[in-house]
Amino acid sequence: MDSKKAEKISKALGDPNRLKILKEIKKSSDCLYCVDLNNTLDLAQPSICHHLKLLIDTELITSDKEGRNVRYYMNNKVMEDYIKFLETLKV
Amino acid sequence: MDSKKAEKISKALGDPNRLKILKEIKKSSDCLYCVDLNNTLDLAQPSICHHLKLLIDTELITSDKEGRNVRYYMNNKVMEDYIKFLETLKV
DNA sequence: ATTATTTATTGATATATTTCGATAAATCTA
DNA sequence: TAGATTTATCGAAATATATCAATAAATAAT
Repeated sequence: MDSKKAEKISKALGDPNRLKILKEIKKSSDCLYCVDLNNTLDLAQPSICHHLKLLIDTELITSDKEGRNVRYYMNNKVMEDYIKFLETLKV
Repeated sequence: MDSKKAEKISKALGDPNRLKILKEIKKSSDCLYCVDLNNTLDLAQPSICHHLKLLIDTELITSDKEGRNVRYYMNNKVMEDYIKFLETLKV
């Protein structure tokens, strides 16, 4: 992973609502339905959509459609690559 | 490490110049003199100072004075704690 | 003591990000 | 098909962050 990508992921992780989304995905133990976030996050629907798009953009999460619902999944691989990058910063 | 701290660290890592600073500390293999960053970063001196302050604030780096110079060190412990936090987000 | 060097602070401006209301698009249900 | 539900997009406003010029503070060198 190059610096540019790591920077993007860091930015994505640098927001309380996006961290909450990732925690919710973890909590749902598998996949998360977008609609469930309305209860968890104190945000209007377009804002939730915005944050999800950012996370998708980093590939930290993936999505697929099930009818009109969207499911979100954690992408462990990207997180692992990010962690590897961080390890290289240690002295 | 709690979410609030992880968020702060993520924010600190979400900037190209701050990533460069951390890479320079790594490259200097031990400590880095602030004044050396003037060559590395294409930034005015107050901006460099600003970024260093943010990194110090997260405790990702520490500093000490040597006369009028300031030395910066990587704080591996904080990076490790951050990485541990990230591991908890994996499903 | 005076001057030069290094770092910190202040205040202003520019840029980026977050948030929401309005509304569109897609799909389900009756 | 008509209405309900879920997600996406757009545009505007509020908030946060990055940047620099000017200048101060601290220390070193002459």
